[in-house]
Order: sequence, then structure tokens, then C-alpha cells
Amino acid sequence: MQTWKQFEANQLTHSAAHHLRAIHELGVKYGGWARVTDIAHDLGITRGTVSINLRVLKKRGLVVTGATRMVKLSPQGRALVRDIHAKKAVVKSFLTKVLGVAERYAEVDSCKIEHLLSQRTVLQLARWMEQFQQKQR
Amino acid sequence: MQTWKQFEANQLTHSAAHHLRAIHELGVKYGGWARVTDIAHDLGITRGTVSINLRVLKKRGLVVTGATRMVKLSPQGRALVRDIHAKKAVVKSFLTKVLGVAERYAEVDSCKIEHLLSQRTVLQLARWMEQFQQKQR
DNA sequence: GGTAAGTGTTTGACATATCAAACAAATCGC
DNA sequence: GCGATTTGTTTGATATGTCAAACACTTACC
Repeated sequence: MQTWKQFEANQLTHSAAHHLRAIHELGVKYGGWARVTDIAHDLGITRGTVSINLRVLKKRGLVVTGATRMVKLSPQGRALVRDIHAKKAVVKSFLTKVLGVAERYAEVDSCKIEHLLSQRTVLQLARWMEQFQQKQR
Repeated sequence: MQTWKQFEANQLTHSAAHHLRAIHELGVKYGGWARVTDIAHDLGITRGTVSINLRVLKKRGLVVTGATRMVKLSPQGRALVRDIHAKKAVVKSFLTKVLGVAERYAEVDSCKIEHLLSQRTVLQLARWMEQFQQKQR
């Protein structure tokens, strides 16, 4: 496969990643459970869209439905959210602390690429950042 | 607009960026002109798909058609290709030279994010890289 | 307990991106 | 110059992601 087509081979789309993230964040107060309406509000899209997108995420086993119409991340879904969040944190930290990019721009850029970077690359960036922060002290 | 939605506000999609890139590269030998078939072959997609996608890029003024059914980048299209190529070069250079990521992985990762990074962030990375390479000598 | 409000789903529409297959037009080869 | 091939476009299909609007079902409130 051509290199550029690897883009389509990502585990999660940008949209899917943020649906999972929203469920995770909203769920904090309610034992992991989140409502369609609140997810839609968090993402700034309609309930209908969320409903449709959740159907796919459920079929993929990343999200599960409860008795009360609420949804929750599966262990797999949780793992993906953690993974992406960690990637974003490392990238954002690099952008702000090393390059001196202002927080709000670093936020946007790291948000755009968090779900696209490979484990390998981010791991190496994380190691490098550790070294960097050692030297800072 | 929520931060995550900025993803949709990009100038170019990944696919569009690579259509433009392909035209640029193929055109080198023929004064900028490229054929649908060759673009399709370069991208590993069908002629039909390229034909459809070019329709949109023409309407957006990024690509122009010649008398001989061939296509060429507009000045605007050329500017975008240059811009994205420069971004990729900086990122890839950082990944390989600073982090020590192997070339083939750096290629994939930089390809995925080249069209998403802001001018501002890449500019700061480029400046930082310059410093870095000064110190190396 | 009945009306009003809120919630989740479905439908029909649109945009992007892709395919395979049919088609028409251009070009090649002899 | 004519048949065969190549080329570019179109069509019908699929997948994702979005909207507005209609719908059905719950929940809330008095």
C-alpha cells in the first residue's frame, strides 16, 4: 500500500476518537455512563448524528449500552481513549515547553494529530522529552 | 467552534493534498502537465475516482485543464503543495534527526500530519531545528 | 393521570472518497 | 483509414459524517 493511504488505515477517525473522549469525560461523574444528548452537546453536533455514530462504535465493541439508554466505554474503548490522550499530552507538552507554541495553538494542533501518530514515534518523543526535562532542572 | 471541529476546517483533506502533490510530481517532466491515468496510478486509486476529485479541485481553482485533457496546478495549487511539502520536510527531519525515528516510520507519520499542522507551529519547529543543527556542528 | 418537555432514533438530504463497470472519445499500430 | 487499445467520464454502489425534521418513547410536573 502506498504511504499516503495509511491515513485511511488508522484505528479511529478524528470523529470517532472524540466521541469516545466525550463519553469518557462525561462519564466521570456517573460511573462511566453518558447520555446521547450530553455527548452531542459536548461535541457540538446533533443528537441524531451521535445516535448514528454510536451505532457503529457499539458494533465495533468500543461502546456498550446500559439498561437506562446510557452508554459507556468498553475496556477496549477505554484503552483507546487513554492511548490517544497520552499521545496528545506528549505532543502538546513538546509544542508548548520546547517550541514555545502558545497553549491555544498547541491545543488545536495536538488535537488534530493525536489520533494519527504511531505508538513508536510518540514513545520516542516521550523519551526525548524526559531527557529534556531532566536537563531543565 | 469546539477545538476538535477545527479538524474539518483544514484547507485540504489528506486526499486532496495528495492529488495536488501527485500532479506536481508527475508534471515535472512535462512542464507541469499530468494525465488522469498517471495520477490514478501514482495514488493507487481508479481513474474514475481521480476524475471526480479533479472536478472539485478545478472548481476550487487549484487545478486547471489544458487543451490536451491534461491538468496542471494553478498558482494557488502550487503554493499549497509547496507549503505542505515544506511542513512535511521539517517534521520528518525532526523525527529522524532528533528523535531517531527510522526513515520509513517517519515517512508515514509525517505524511499523515503534514497537511494538518499550522503554519505557526511548523515555523517554530523549523526555527528550533535550525538551532539544533547549529549545535550539532 | 394527563399534558408538556425532553430524549433517542430514524429518515431524507448532502458532501467527501472510494470502487467497478459501462461508455464515449482519442490515439495507436499497422 | 480502420480496428484495437487507451483514456477520461459517468453511473450506481458503498462507507463515513454531518444536518434538519419527523417520530416514538420517557420523564417531569402539576
